[in-house]
Parts: sequence; structure tokens; C-alpha cells
Amino acid sequence: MARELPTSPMATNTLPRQSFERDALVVARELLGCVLCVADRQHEPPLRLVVVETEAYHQRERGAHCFGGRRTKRTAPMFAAGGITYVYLVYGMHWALNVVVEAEEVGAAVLIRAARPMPETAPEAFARIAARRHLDASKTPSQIWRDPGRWLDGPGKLCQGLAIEGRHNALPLEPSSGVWFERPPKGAQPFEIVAGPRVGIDYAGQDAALPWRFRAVMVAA
DNA sequence: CAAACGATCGGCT
DNA sequence: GCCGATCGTTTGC
Repeated sequence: MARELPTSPMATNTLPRQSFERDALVVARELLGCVLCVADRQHEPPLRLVVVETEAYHQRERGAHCFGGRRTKRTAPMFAAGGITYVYLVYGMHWALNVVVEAEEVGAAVLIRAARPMPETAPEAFARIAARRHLDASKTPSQIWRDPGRWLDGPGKLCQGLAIEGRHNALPLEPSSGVWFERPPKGAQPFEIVAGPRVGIDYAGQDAALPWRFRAVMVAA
């Protein structure tokens, strides 16, 4: 029986910068199944979650904040080289986490729409998420409360549960910043990718129909 | 300076 | 299914 060797913190599975300096649609698909890591509390292990839903945005289509190369104070991070965050406030009350992709000067990003806590998530970590999401067994419909996989099923819910806010904008995706991604763990549950139209972008006209939303659908064992 | 507008969510009909 | 909340960013006067 092979014995697990101790893993050095430096020899990690962390997705390197180059992973993000690629086509937005490719990255949007590849992030599914990867592990989003967020150091939400000092001196506590980071929260670790499997990414299950993403959306791609690119300056060539009307769904993107940076459509046509529109560069404003808000959209500036989208034009950086891939590998940093783009966090913005939607509807005056919800934060949304994106990863900037593609080359410098190209406006593109992947919105992280949903994630599921890893199976080995500690009870204390679940408690932190539940408290921020105001999930209470006595007030939350039982089918939601009993399934942590639904606790973070939307971009606003994800940021609320992980305590991601404006201060996380334009951070490099690496452990030192407190936000990073890791490759899918070995033995992870297999899934299929289902593509469909992005939501909440009626203003994008024809581009709203682009199948740039990607969901990981678990395959029965 | 004023005003419109959201890459959403939760509550209610 | 519809509707209101809520505020930083953006644009127009």
C-alpha cells in the first residue's frame, strides 16, 4: 500500500497565473470542478469549495461591463492580465466574484456563480457560512437547510457566505492574497458540463442568448 | 449636480 | 411569477 507523502505547502495544486491568461470560454469550463479557496478568517483553515457554475464575459459582446473596450474605474481590472479578481457590487446590495482572464488589454472575466462546500468541510466552517447567509434551521426551508450544496447557489449568496466584498477586488489569485483556486481533487465526483444562456442580462440583446453559462451536473455513480 | 441603472435575492401573490 | 430593496458607478445636463 503506497503511503501518502507529506505535501509541502509550496508544491500545491494551486492554479498558476497562466491558467487564466487564456480564452474566457475555456477557463469558464475548466474552473468547474476546481476548488475555490478563501481565507475568510485569520488563523483558521481556508474555506474550500467546488465550483459548480460559471459564466464567461468578454468585451466583444454586450453582456460584459467592458463591452467594446469600455474602460471605467469599475471595469479597469477586467483589462489586466488574467489571474486577478474582479469584485463588484450589483443591485446596490450583492457582491459578485469574477476571475479576470485572457491577455492584458483584453477585457474578459469569468463570473463564479455557485459552489459547494467540500465534503470534508469542518462543522465550524459550515457554521461561519450559515451565519453569514442568515441560514437558521428554524427559518430556512428544510430542503435548503439540509443541503449545504444549495447554500451558495448564486453569485450574491456565494460572496455573502464567503465574506467576499469590495476589498477583495483586483487581488492576485494566489494563497498570499487569501483567494485562489486549486485543481480538482483526485477522486472527485465526475460531472458533465451543461451550457446555457447567461441570466440577468436582458440589456445584452442578441448576446443574451450566447450559451456562455456553464454548470457542473453530477453524474450518477 | 441629478438621475438612471443594474452580471441578484428573498418574500409574497 | 412579480416586486421592492439599496447604493456605487456611470452618464448626461
